[in-house]
Amino acid sequence: MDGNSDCGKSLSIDWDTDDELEIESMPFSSGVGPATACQEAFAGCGEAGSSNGSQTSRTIHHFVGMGFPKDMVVRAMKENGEKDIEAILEALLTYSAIEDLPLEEEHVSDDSCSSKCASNHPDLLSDQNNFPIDEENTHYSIDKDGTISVLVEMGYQAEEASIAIDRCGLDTPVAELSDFICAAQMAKEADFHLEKHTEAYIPKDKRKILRTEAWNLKRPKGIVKEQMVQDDEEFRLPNPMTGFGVPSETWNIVHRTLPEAALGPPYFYYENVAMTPRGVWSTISRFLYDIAPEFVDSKYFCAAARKRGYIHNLPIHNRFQILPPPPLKIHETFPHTKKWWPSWDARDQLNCLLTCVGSAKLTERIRNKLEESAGEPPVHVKKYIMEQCKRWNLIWVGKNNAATIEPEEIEILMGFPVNHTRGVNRTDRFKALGNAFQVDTVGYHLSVLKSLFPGGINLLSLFSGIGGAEVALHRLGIPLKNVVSVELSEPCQTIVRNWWEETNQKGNLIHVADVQEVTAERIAQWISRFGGFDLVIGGSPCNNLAGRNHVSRDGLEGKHSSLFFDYFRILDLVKSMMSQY
DNA sequence: CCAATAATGAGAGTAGTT
DNA sequence: AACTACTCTCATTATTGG
Repeated sequence: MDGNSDCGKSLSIDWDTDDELEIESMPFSSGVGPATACQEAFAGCGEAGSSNGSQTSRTIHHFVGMGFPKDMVVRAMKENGEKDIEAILEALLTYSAIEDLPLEEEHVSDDSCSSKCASNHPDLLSDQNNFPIDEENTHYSIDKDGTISVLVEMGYQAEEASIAIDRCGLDTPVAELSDFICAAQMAKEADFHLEKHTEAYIPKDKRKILRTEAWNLKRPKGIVKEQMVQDDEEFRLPNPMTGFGVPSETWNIVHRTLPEAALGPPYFYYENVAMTPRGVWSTISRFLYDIAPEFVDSKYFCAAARKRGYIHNLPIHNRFQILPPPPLKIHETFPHTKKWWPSWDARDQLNCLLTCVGSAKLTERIRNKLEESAGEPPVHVKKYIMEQCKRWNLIWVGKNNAATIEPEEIEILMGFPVNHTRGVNRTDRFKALGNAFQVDTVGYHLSVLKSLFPGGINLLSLFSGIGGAEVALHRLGIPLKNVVSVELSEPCQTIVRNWWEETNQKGNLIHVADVQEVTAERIAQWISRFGGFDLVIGGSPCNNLAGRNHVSRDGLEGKHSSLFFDYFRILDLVKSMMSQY
């Protein structure tokens, strides 16, 4: 596909104009820069001194994690002493400024890679066959033990190395493994900084007591809560959760100042659940160029709640809704339920649509309880039924019939075409829809792109799922020129492909299964082919963040949710490559 | 201030079905 | 045997109500 014809236009957008001015009326604490945050995290870790490995190696991989090449870090430490973190950082910043060159040797002949980020990817230049191009820390290996020992030499713990290899794959370049470990480390230490780390090893029932004790110990009485929250760099969820404005309440639309590093191209849009374990959003924000999250509840866009945080560098004025806007009440959305809705069920909106729904047995139990009591049921029965209805989002579709919501109905609520997910089994439909964007909400935020890209956009869609981003852009009337959609689930891929056909898309759709396959080299190829990406969008897995998960709510380090670091890695690569244009 | 309440893109194991 | 549906599990947050 061509699609390059008006790339010049896409890239000539003036990123420094207008709305990066004035007021910040959101109740966020202002984030600190990544460097400062890392230092603090480091200090916190050092004080506690609980992990193995020498101070030196930890210092090294800390700075490597911040994006400085290892040899430069070593040099800075030699010249400034190993303990003066401030001086080392200062020196590193100076070197980088002086050299103003790609920082790692293998990048010398190539200027398309970041010179300041954690993602220095040697595979940009190496050929596809994993040739050992070597130079210090760029080894390729096919045996795990060998790779581990290389990483250990670099100052990592064997256990970390092993996890990284399992996670990234055996043939992953060492530098990439190093990136992975650093990213995980930074997250871990950020958590540690927030005094969560120790809790992982304490039985759950004792946590509450210990936390209270630690809290009291650390903070003298009389310090107001806001102050403590500020100290811990927490983001507080706004109430009402309307972000920079929703259609019904547009008066709080404001201008905002974005940190310079956050400016595009490309524009980017990141999404995840609002209610995460403590400290997760501040970590995400720190990685995503210190942009404060915009927390929005989709109950202002449709008849179901959906509390999500969005981090993006889009303009925020002149937003508009996808038309027609869906109704906000259950009875308007599903008129057939009105007839059967008991007077004592006061709900007019649904709770968050999840990945699984209640069983038919539950509906049966509720029916039985209601039939036992002729007329209005007793208070305790009503209470039980209401609990179940709210928990499982049941709707009244017949006499005494509180049924689970159908996939088609979820599609309507989520802003997808009816039967968008048809063709895969019911369970998978619920799962995919439960994980999807609410199209009207995301569309509202993305609407500002329409006037910026009249000729359409090139889209990099990570963790695409059932294509919420694509559907939102299409419904906004923004043509999709080239779309790279990264999604592991086959049913989801099929759904997006089918939608692409059914809506007669003129553009070019490329599917990639695994974010791990999105290497610097492939990104470089796409960018040169398409003339760059205009939008990098994605919501990384929330499994380990979601409140409903009592089993493995491990935070950003979790098995699935750690894929956030791939979002960052890929975004940062695109950013640095695009800045070369 | 504290206790009760409500909400929450889940996961693992098991029973039932094709 | 593979797939699908159901049950049981129980924690961390934010909010509400006194």
